[in-house]
Amino acid sequence: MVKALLLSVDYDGSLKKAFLKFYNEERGEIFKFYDPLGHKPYCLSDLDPERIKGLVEASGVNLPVVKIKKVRKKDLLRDREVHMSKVEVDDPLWISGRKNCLREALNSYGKDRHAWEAKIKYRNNYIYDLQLIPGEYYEIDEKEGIRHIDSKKRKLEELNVFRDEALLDPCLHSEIAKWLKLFSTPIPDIKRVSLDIEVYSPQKGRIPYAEKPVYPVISAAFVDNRGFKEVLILRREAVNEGDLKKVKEKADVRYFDSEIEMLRQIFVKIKEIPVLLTFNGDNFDLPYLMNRALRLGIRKEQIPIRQGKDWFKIDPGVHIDLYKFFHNKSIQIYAFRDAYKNVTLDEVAKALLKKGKIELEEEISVLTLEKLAIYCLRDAELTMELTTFNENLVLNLVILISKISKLGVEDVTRRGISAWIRSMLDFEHRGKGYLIPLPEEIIAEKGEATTTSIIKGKKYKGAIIIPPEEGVHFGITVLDFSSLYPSVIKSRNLSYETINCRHVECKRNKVPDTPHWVCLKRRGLLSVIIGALRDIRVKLYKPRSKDESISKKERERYMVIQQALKVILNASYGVLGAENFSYYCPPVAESVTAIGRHLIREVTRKAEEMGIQVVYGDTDSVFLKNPADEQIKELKAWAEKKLKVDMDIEKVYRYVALSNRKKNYLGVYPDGRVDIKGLIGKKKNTPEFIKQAFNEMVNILGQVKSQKDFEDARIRIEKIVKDRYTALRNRTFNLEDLTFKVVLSKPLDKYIKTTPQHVKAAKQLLKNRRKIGPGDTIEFVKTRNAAGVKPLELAKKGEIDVEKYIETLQSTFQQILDALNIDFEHIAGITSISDFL
DNA sequence: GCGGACTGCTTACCT
DNA sequence: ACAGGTAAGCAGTCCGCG
Repeated sequence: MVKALLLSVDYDGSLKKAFLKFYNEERGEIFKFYDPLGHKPYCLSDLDPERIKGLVEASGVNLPVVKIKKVRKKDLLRDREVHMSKVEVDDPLWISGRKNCLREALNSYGKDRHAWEAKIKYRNNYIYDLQLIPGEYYEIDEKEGIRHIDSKKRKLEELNVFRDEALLDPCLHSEIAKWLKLFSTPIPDIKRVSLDIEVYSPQKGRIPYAEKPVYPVISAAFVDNRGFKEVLILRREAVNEGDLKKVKEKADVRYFDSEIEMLRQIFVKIKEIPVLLTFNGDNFDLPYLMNRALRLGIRKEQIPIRQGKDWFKIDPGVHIDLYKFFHNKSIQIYAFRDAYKNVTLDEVAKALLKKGKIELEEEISVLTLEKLAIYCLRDAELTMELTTFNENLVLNLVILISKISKLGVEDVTRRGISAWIRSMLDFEHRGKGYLIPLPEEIIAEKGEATTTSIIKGKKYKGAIIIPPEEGVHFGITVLDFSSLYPSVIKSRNLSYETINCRHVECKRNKVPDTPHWVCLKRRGLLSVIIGALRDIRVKLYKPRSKDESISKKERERYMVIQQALKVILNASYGVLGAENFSYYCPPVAESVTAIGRHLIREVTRKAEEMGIQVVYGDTDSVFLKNPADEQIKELKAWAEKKLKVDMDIEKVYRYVALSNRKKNYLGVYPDGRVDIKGLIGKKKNTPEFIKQAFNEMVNILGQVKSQKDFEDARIRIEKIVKDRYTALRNRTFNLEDLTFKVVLSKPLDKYIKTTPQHVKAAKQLLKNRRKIGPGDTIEFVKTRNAAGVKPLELAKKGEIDVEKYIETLQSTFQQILDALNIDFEHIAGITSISDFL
């Protein structure tokens, strides 16, 4: 009997069996456990067995149907029991994807769909049927099979911690208890190894191509999370060794004269790795190693790397490509607060580890072996540290998201938030015996959106903004609805089956601002799940992550769980409005925003009725001017009672400067820190020259304590503007400081309708330089030539179009000057722009 | 042929 | 392949103008 952590499930095509990958903590190893139950791939159909057999025969191929069984399911959309045929086949590919597959055969009958649950990957189907939870511990016995370890003692402790929480919604108790059990099991410091390779390239700036591995692998570095580091280096005639002692101080070093031998040693290593970490290993390191080895005549069986459909796999371990994970928008924004903009190892590492790649002055191919080794090692070190920093934050997030989504760790790290949430819901449906609805059924039953968006091309109306009251406002308290949209989904019972339900008596339960209504008879599935997760985050883990009375270690644990929940919850509304989401339900999505609009309007109305001025608000927040503590208390209590949602003080400002622009303000905290939202001076693409001036202004504004301090501040700000203005006029600036940095969002030839300035600059670069593509940041300055721009590296100081920069300076400052009631053009000594024309 | 008013495109931001 | 709303700057178009 072994105790081990489930990391993922996969399918073995040659054995035609599902298998589980377990991590044995004591041995630091992965082992595989093959399905002992004879579980088969299947899908469901509303047709009877005889008809199905007929359709299969008619499909003309030898579809290996194993068995057809009758099963009962609950159809939530129609609120009734249904009898379905469960059609088992021999191989997952025959369910869906292949030509003449079972799904096609079933759907060929008549006009309606007849195949259900046919688009679920077999590895996930297996997880759902057995209700397995990746990230949890299991007892594995070769004879008795696997058993989820319900470590009752620990779990009871966790539940006891929360026992007295009267705050939790009693309707959700059992759902909450279920999730708490998952979150309470500890996550081990899984042994893992990072890998990075370097490949020779004869041309400058040319990146080797994994599909055509014509050049040798010249080094590889392995770093594990137990302190072991190793570099493998290929000796080459034309290259100096350098001082290799310096490398030996940092890692074990192994030299090879034969590349084949080096590759073999790399493979020996990979075979022992439980969890392999790479940065872009799916697109480069692993395919290159595999293809290069094949090209050099190493036999396929000796290479522990396989190209899967969704990723490059290793055997028997698990491969996590961190590039994919950090690329995930939800992770980028909600877990790491947009700390990195471009997903490169250098930028992500600098943002999260405060340490980047080694800067090279020469090409990789001409580095001394010493420098090459150190460079390669650093990449592997960074890759490892991205999972170890902050008490294994990233690894813990991955495991927690696995537990929530029920996807294996390879899927979690490679798929987006909608796949996570879909999987979570599929698992719940399967576990409760509910039929997983087809997307077209949901639309047919519930309809499309009915509201009109403000932005052209969007599907429905979104949030509203309380127009800002222009000026400076002292004593601002920002009150917000905590987790507004998840709260709405919870408190209004929203779910795909409860919106516009079939019961006549529910039609009175209207959603404001829409023609929709919500079921009063049944509790919505999404509402329960999202509601439970919301309560767990808002009521339990978030407050505890800040509770000074418990140990730092415990706080960290609460923090990572609440962060994982935040990622899921923040997207839970969005996916319902995303066409490609398998539970896409526009009426639910637009009901969420409609109720949100209703709530912010109501709370604004109530505040004003109480005599509190609301100077601004956006989606889920209201900026209250000089509210008394008692008033805040009263407003919160009112919201809870009347609106059935929680409100909290999000922040308090000494003062806020508002222009008439929405999503655009500056707030100063009591301690002098400054909060800047949406202002040009904060944007990444703004030239340093402007940003520096803006930051000087921000520093001054941070020191303002009262209305009368503004007089002095005004004078100092005017001086900043004047100085910058003069510098521009006199051309006393660094060219680099005038650079606009704009990211290309698509290939250059895809800009068809217009040619924006950064594209113009990029095209100039193209003429005498290498490839430029999506994701590249284009650096350009505004010049007086016909194009109006030049790439930084081709421009000269004399070509700068000073007027353009004065305009940028003006708009940057005007955003704040508006609030202070100063006009840029009236700042003494500056003549109006138009006078120059 | 030119310029102002307008719309649309693009990027970066906010919730 | 989560959503909609906003600011800003520029590109491109239309229309009026003897």
